[in-house]
Amino acid sequence: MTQTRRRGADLERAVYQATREILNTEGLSQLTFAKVAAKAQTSKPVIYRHWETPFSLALLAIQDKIKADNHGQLDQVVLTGESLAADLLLVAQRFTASMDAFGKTFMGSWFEGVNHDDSAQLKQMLTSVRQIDLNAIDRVLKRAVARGELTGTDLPESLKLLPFDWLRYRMLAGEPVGPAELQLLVDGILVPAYVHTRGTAD
Amino acid sequence: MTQTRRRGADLERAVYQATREILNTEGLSQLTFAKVAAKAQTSKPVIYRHWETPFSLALLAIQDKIKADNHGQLDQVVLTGESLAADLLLVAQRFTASMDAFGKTFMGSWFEGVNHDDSAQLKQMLTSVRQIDLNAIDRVLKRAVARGELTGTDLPESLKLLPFDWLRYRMLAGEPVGPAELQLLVDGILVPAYVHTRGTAD
DNA sequence: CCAAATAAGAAACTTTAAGTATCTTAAAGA
DNA sequence: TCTTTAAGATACTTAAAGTTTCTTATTTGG
Repeated sequence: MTQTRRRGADLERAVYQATREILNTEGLSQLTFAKVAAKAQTSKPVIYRHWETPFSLALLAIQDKIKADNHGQLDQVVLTGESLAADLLLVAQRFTASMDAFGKTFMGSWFEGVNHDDSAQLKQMLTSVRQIDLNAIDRVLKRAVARGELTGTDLPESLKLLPFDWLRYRMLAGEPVGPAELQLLVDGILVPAYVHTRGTAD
Repeated sequence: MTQTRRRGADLERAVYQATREILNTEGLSQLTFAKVAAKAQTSKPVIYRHWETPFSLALLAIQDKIKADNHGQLDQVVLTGESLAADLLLVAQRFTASMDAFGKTFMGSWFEGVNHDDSAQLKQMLTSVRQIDLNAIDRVLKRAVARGELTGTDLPESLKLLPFDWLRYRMLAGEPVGPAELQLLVDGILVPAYVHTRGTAD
């Protein structure tokens, strides 16, 4: 039916576009060459000739997106804040608003391809893990209050969970978590943050 | 050959054990009922009769592990520190050392099932994303130094990347990231941490 | 202690999807 | 216009998921 054939860069763009749509809706686990071919209105052999695996196609599709979106890059945000805090907020807002292409697809597609029952079970599990983490931190905070280092234990939950979230992320990303990182976490991040919110006048 | 047949709880334990071994070595994407059956020395129909999907089997296998390891739970660590910092370090160390069952399997198995070529490409991509993040923060820090809020921009990389890591993790885990979280991040965590390391005497 | 019910384990089968080969023909370049 | 290159269609091969059937070990209850 199609008497016009796309090729080269034209075709490539369509394939990357189709790939990203599948990644965003169904996730990495559901990305197959057959689906990409169908969505891009081409055929399987074309995809197989050009790309090695669905995974590498996914990487290239995301890189393509990053290149295309160059204008909105995080490190080119116009900084207009009157203070460190204001500037940081701008960057953080921009980051969450546009969520860089990598994060969105790779992070967000983890739990895709999981049915409803499983999803509920997973949620419950995450909750119980979080409870354990909170208990652990609360015990530490109570001791600190008893010692007179803090004035209370009622910090935001997000702040209490920060160390665990951060450590999990680093392990996930394959970044080193050694004594130096733990030291930084405790002395450079947690203690200052806790003292800032609930510190004693001294 | 096997004239003895396991059943009930006995069999269940063997299946969960096998499931966890596969999760730890090959990752979630490689977890199939056939492999579990083989490793647990049973047969496919047995697995299909008891569990719905590989994913739900994985969840149950991990919960089973958590129950079994109850003694070593994070919120039962013996706290012996003489200060807030010392106690926090104990908890953080324990967390990284034993990495709770959930984190280990689900976080660590993300990038399993990825071949060598892809893995290299992925690493490179992560690096370039990190570079963008670092640039964005450095610009903010320079402005803060110019204003006199900080004495220098040479903070540990981990600290500079903290906001991005944390936000990515929360999005991944499906936890809310709204204005309140951003405010907490900036005012309650980042500014105190930066000022602690590179603040002016004021 | 024996008989009936239950569930494990083996093997073979069906179905589905991934991956490959072949061929025709549109598009690009000389 | 002729030659080369690569897209797109179709059909095929292979492999793994999921299912069925049957046999027999284990448990339970009379």
